[in-house]
Amino acid sequence: MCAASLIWFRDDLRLADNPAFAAATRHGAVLCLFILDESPGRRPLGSATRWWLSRSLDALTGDLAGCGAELVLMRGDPATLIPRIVAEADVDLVTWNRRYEANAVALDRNLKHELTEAGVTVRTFNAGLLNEPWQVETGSGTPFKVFTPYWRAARARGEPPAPAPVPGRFESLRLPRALKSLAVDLAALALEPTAPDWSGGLRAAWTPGEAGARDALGRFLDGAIAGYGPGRDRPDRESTSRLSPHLRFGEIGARQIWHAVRTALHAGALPGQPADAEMFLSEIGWREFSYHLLFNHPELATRNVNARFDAFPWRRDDDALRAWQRGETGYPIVDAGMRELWTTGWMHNRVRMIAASFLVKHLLIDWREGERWFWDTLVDADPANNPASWQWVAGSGADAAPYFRIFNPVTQGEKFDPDGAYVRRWVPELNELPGPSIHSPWTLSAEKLAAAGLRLGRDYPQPVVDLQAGRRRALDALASLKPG
DNA sequence: TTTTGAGTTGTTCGA
DNA sequence: GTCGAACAACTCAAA
Repeated sequence: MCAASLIWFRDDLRLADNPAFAAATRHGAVLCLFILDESPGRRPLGSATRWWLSRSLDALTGDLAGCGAELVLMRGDPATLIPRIVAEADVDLVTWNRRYEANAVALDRNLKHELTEAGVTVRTFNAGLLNEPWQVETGSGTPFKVFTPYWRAARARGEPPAPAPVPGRFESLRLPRALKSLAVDLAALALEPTAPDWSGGLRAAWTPGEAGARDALGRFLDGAIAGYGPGRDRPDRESTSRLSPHLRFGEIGARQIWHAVRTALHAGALPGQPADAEMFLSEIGWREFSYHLLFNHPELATRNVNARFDAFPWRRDDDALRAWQRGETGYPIVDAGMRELWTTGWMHNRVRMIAASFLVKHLLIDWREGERWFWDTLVDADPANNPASWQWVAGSGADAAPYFRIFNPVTQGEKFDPDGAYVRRWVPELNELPGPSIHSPWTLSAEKLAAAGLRLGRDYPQPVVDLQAGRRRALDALASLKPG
C-alpha cells in the first residue's frame, strides 16, 4: 500500500513554516483535516473568533486548492473522529502542531497514545511559539512568575530556527467514500452570524488568512515599527502591528515574525531603531510568557493565580457591567475602546489596559466578567493572552504590579489621545467638544456643552462612577486582602 | 540557606 | 507648570 498521512489543522491555519503540514507532505499522500473541536470540557469559541475562524478556513481552503488539495471540515470530538478517519483512510502517519490548554493537551496525549498503540506513527510539532512553555525554566527548574527574568532566559536560548517555506508539490488524499457523511461544508459549521449579521465592521477591518497575515506584517515593517516604542501607546494612530488575530489562529507564527523583524533590522530597513524592534519583540515575548503561565496554571481563565484574591470583595453590578460592555460609562476613552471592540472585534492595547482597569478597579467588577466579554468579542481572543492579561490588570496574576496602579481614564486619555481623535472616531456624539476637554465632558459648563450640541445624560451618559470615590474604594478593597 | 536587587505599561500631592 | 517623592509589603530569581 502507498504511504498516506493525515495533517490535523488546529490553531495553525497556514502552509508556510507549518512543521506538521510539511512532515505530512514529505511522507505521502496527504489528507488535510480541520475539526471544529466540540470535545467535552473544551471552551467554546467566542462569537468574534468564530467569525474569524470561518474566514480563515475559507482562505486556507483556497490556499490548499492552489496545491491541488482539499481541506476536509468536520465538527465534533476529535478523540472519536480521528481514529475512525485513520482506520478508514488507511493512514499510517498523523501529524499536528501542539496546543497548550490543559484539556487540549490531555486530548492530544490520549489520542497519540491510542493511535500509536494501533501502529500508526504520530508526530507533533511546535508551530506557534518561539519556545514551548516547558523549555524556559529558572535555574532551579521551576516555572517563571515574572516577565523580565522569563524573557531574559528565553532570549538566552538563542535565535529560534529559521522559518520553513511552503512545501513543494505533494500528493493529496481524498476522503474515502465511507467517511463522506462526516464531512460538512463551511456554511454547515454555522460560524458566521446570520440573524442579524453583525459582522460588517469586522469585514471592513480585517483580512483573515495567511496572505492577510503576511500583508499585515509587511505593512507594519514598512511603517509603524519605526517609532514603535512611544508610538504603540497612541490609539489615535495606526501604531501597532494588528497581527494579534492572525497569530491567534496561526496564520502566521512567532518564528516568522521574529525573523522578519531581524532581517529588516539587519538590512537597515528600520532606520536606526533597534530599540523599536526590541520593544516589539518583547510584545511577542509577552505572548510567550502568557503561554508559559497557561501551561503552568491550567485554570488561568477561571482561578486567581494569586490565591489571596479569592477573598477579594468583588461587586456585582449588572447595570454598570452593561454600561461598560456597551461603551456607555461616561468616560470617553473607555467608551471609545469598548465601541471599537464591538465594531471591529479589536481594541488598541493601551485602551485595553484603561478599559480593563476601569472595570476591575473603578467598578470593582470581577476580572472574569471582563475576560468573558473579551473572549466573546475579540477576534484575537486567545486562551493564554486573554486570561493572563486580565489577571495582570486585576493584580491577581503572577507579576509585580504595585497595588496602587489604577489607571485614571482622564489622565490616560489626555496623555495618549491628546487631540481626542480616537475618542471622536468612536464616540462621534462628542465630536464638537473642544480639545482635550473631550476626555472629561462633565467638567464643561452647560453653555459649552450646549455649544457642542450636547446634553449630558441624554446624548452622552453622566459618569457611571466618580473617579475619586472609585479609586478610594478599590484601594480599600485591595488593602482588605490579608498578606499572603 | 541566606541575602539581595528588582519588579511593563500609574497617580497624586506638595514643594 | 514641573518635578520628585510617596504610595505596602511581598515575592521572585539568582548569586
